[in-house]
Amino acid sequence: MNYWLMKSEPNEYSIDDLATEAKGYEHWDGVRNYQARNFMRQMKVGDKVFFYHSNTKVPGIVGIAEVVREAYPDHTQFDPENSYYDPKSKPENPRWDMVDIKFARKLDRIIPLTELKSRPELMDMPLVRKGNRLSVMPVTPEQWDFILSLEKQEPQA
DNA sequence: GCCAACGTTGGC
DNA sequence: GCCAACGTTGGC
Repeated sequence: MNYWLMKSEPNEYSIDDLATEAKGYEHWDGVRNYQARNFMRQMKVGDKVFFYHSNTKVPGIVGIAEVVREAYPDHTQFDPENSYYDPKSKPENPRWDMVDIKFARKLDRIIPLTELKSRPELMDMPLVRKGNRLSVMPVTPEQWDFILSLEKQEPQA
């Protein structure tokens, strides 16, 4: 099993939206970056995902999700009405994929980006590097466990 | 194949 | 709202 981190703007789609999905899961559409897409293609059913809120007052990790369906074509790329429409992508050779994830749980507290940045144990995460814009990235088991250990601690930094 | 221009991400 | 950093596009 592998670990990942996925970013979402909470005003677009938040951990609470995922938690209240009537069908119990949601497809992760809209990824339009090759590096992020390639990471999604490596995801397996059962992989765990940190749900990260970006572009918000306190950006940080807010919860955990689980992969329930592996990469398949993102339908929004073929829809001219959709803001994620990609006219260069052809149905016979789709450019963009998505996965399905289901809600696992929220963390007991938000672990803010500022706190993640303050931890030398996490300095290799793309997330904390300056100018990083990658919206889907791998997390090592060590990083995963360390971040979960922060959940039980008092906020720092 | 280079690289300037442009659009987007996302923290602050 | 600002703007640095980055990825993509397209002219040459």
